[in-house]
Amino acid sequence: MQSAFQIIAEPSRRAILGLLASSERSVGEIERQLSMPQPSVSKHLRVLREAGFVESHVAAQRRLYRLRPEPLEEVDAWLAPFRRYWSAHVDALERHLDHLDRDPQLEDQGEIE
Amino acid sequence: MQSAFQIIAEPSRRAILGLLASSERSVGEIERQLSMPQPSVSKHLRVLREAGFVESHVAAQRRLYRLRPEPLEEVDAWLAPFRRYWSAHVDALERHLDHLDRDPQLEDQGEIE
DNA sequence: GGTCAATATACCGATATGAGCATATACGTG
DNA sequence: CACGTATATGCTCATATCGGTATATTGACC
Repeated sequence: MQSAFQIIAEPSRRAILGLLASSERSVGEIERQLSMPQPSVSKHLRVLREAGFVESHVAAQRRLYRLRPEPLEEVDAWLAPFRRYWSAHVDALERHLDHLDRDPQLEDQGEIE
Repeated sequence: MQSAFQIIAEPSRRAILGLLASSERSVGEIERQLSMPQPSVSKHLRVLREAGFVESHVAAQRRLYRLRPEPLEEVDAWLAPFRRYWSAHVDALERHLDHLDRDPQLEDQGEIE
């Protein structure tokens, strides 16, 4: 399966997810609101569904798509180690961590092989 | 220029960023710690540099790369509208917002063009 | 069952991108 | 200046992916 990061690399798919963030929508609604050809919408939705970003249920002739948070949560989790760079301006702390976190073993001990 | 999302779609680049999250590193250090061929490292670093994810400064024969937070911050910002899906389990609130946020104008008033 | 609306899929061509390898450049040192 | 280390770049091939178009499927309704 595709990585969540690869899925959201596509601008159209991010746009679709943006729409679904506020509420579930049918394919036709997405098509109109994004001015995107219907086959494109369906294809992107398929990718999103197979990657777990959305799920659908039938409502008469329509198919309503709704967001599933897990993959995006994964992306959010990946960002965690980077947040200290912008979450607060604790510059002194940053420099401190910069020293601690560096693994001294790996500090240029030449190619052993 | 590439979108930040496209840049981090690449697993190797995410790995490099992961290393740089804790401290700046030389090309050779990245090469060894990720067991990745040196040209690959250099090429990925070039992409990361041109997209603003990293910056480098020379130190003798080495070139030290360090993280620049802006592009990742942008990704973090994009995630904001989705956080209500997992940040707290306020299910009732979610359903409430689900109603409010939906734009009633766009509620299937046919193709006007 | 015929027809229309809504959605999905198949096919094709163009393009981008990553891996692998060879080679070039830069710099420090004797 | 020769040499070795560190890093960057050029080239080629294989593959993935996106857009566009046509067509198939599904379900509702008369």
